[in-house]
Amino acid sequence: MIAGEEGLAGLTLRQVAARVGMRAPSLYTHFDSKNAIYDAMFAQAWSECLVQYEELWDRLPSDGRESLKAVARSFVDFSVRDLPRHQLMNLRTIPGFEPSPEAYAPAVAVLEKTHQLFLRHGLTDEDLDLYVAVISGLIDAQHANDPGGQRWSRLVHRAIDMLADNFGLP
Amino acid sequence: MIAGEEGLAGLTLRQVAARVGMRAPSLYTHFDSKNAIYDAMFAQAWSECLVQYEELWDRLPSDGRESLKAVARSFVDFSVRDLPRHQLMNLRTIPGFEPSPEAYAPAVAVLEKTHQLFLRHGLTDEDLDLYVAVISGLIDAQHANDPGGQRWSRLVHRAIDMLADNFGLP
DNA sequence: GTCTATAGGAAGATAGAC
DNA sequence: GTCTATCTTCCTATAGAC
Repeated sequence: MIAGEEGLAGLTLRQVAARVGMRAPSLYTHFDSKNAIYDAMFAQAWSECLVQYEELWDRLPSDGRESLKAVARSFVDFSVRDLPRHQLMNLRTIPGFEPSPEAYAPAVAVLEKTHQLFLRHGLTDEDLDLYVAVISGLIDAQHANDPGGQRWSRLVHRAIDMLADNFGLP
Repeated sequence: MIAGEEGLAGLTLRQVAARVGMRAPSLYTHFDSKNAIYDAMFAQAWSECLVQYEELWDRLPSDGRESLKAVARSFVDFSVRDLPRHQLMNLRTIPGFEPSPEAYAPAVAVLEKTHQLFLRHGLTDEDLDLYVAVISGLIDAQHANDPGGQRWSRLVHRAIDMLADNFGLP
């Protein structure tokens, strides 16, 4: 179930239904409310992200700098590929929607895996905070200022080198 | 005219009117449409930002690293102070709204001043892109993950040092 | 210029036939 | 399970009195 292409806030149940070849009321046999649909989309998006992460996890290089590059590259590509999905996953752009604990679980898992990676290479929680901000900043700038292009997404390698230097990684 | 506190997308004309002590229809004597109100708010927000920038501009230190810190600190504080304003200024969170050229002018002016600052210290356009991404990443992370706190906004100094190192600034 | 009243439309959600 | 038809609510915007 993939969302529209011009922002998530304006998505209606009728559009969602049309996208899957149904009428709006039929959605209520599968979900209790519109927010339940958002919840399922949120969970699915982060689950896909987690799956991609776990596939990458096993073939991660031992070098800290290089593994950060691989992880960041993968996450940025995933996030840039689909704007509404990114808005749903990361921004608080829908007025009444708060993801349920179950839907939140895979998002926590992704962050926890990144945390593990940071611990493995002797990095701190504050390092992780800075990493999170830089990566999401690149993604947001890409979406906001050069949609469809790669003016910011191509800076991932440079950004990771910059972070790794700052972290004191070899 | 300041917006609400729980996100901009759900803001209604009745709320806007109530905030200024009026009824919804009375707004139409001042604005042609809801988007015209957004447009005025967009223009005002960026104008305020520009004013703050220009006040800072005259007492900017000659040192590149320190002037970047001052500018970034000022912009981050401004953006963190008001979430709906930040959403209006930077994110594309309102479905049908696109700012008019006149409203966009002060936003361009702010970016242009930053561009001048970068040129003054021998920095490139790509350096500016990276700077923009990092700073807005800090702001967004602050709003999204620690609203009301300063877990990310306090990393501005470290982030600028990291950027300045990467730029080759002394 | 601001108000009350309301038009006109679209949204989320429900009822009940098939 | 999906449909058509409809309810209820809330939105932007307009009309017209004061």
